[in-house]
Amino acid sequence: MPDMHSRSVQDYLKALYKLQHNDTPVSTSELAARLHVAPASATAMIKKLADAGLVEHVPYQGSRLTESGRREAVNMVRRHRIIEQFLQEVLHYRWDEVDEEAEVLEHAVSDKMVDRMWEVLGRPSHDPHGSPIPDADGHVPHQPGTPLSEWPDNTPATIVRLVERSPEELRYFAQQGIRPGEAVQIVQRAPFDGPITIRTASGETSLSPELAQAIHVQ
Amino acid sequence: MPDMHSRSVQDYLKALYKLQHNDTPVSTSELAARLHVAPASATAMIKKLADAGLVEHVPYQGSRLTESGRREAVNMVRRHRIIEQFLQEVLHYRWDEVDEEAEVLEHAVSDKMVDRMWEVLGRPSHDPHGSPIPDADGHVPHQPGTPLSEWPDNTPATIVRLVERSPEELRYFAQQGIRPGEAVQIVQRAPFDGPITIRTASGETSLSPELAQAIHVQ
DNA sequence: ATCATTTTTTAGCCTTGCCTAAATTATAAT
DNA sequence: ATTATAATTTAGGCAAGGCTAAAAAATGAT
Repeated sequence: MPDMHSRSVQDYLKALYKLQHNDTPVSTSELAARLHVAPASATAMIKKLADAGLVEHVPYQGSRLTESGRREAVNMVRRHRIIEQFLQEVLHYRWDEVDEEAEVLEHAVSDKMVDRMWEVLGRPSHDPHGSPIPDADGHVPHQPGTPLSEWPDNTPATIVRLVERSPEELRYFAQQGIRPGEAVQIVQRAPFDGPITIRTASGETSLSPELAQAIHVQ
Repeated sequence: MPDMHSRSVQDYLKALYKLQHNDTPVSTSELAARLHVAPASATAMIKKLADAGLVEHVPYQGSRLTESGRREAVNMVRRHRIIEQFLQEVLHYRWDEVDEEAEVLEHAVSDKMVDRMWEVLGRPSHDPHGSPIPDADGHVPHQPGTPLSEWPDNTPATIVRLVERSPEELRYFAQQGIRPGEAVQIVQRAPFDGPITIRTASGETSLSPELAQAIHVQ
């Protein structure tokens, strides 16, 4: 089954996958916004995807990936993560440089090349930020972990993952000693969804609840 | 000057560059054949390239690259050679696997990534077959060397380059001990453009004159 | 419950790059 | 020198994947 879909199709599938973490169908405008296209363009593409059996679409209600669509989307995530890591480790890219390049390469590189990169990297199951790398069969390694924002106060925890964020935010995390494997603890939580103060090995910091959500602990 | 041309444009420029080694303008049908497109398609693209100042086109006569077209074509050659070598050295591709992948990647990879690959490879000026790798400014290192077919008989020579050939032919060369750096000598030349018999470190072989042309010596 | 607003879809158009078929120009043969 | 052939260009289409503007459906407010 050589799934040779166009770059656009792959981008739509990936976007649907990422917008779908809850479980409710994805709205057309959400999708269009994510991909920086006009809503009408998204509608047209969704119809194509539905015809190809990659999504289920109920007009005026939204779309969700089918199993085959999900598999292809997961494969794009795999490619993306492996390419990013390869760019960092082998070609010495900085964090804030990898995404742009990976965004293009993920559509161009063969499955074989992705596998070779993965070998060279030592067959990792997670990327340096703790995000799981799906395997070649479309299985996503289970990731325990809870958002730090939902963790009880004053209870020691270990960071297991930093969910995808902008390079600036990731860099900020790194500066604050917030990295997978490090210990953290919530020392104070301001009322009305105010900033959360945490202690790490390297000191105390305050974070918005939104940012704290990106830190998964266990 | 971010020259961001489409994949097709880049392919046309590269093809024109390769077909133009002599100096005479390239015919539309030659170009079309090389790119596996209909002649009419090539005509249309040539007009676009001429409008963009990348080629000079005299209707019914042929096309030649302008300086700016040549620069971009040379850059594609640089990319291709570096990518091929990277695939071999870093990702352990075999000869016959690199071309297909490089053909796609050369259009997808950023200049930055090409430079990083080149660094990792140790900034080579020639690829493993002896072909020059143009520098980032579009200069092609001069390659002395003469086709073996034009070398005098019974005169020792050193192989400096194997010009681009199919993977099968390159593999055959390797089996016969025909590699850059190796010594060769013509021991016999059959009449009427017949096979040329050569001696290498690993014995004697006969080659068609056409193949012997691909071996450049000095 | 109706009217206004927002979201989604439909309709029609554009660009890129390919195609085939027909017209045109160049080249070769008598 | 004319005619036949081959190469090239023009003309008209098609598929992808965008766009805008207008119509239709859903949602929210009074």
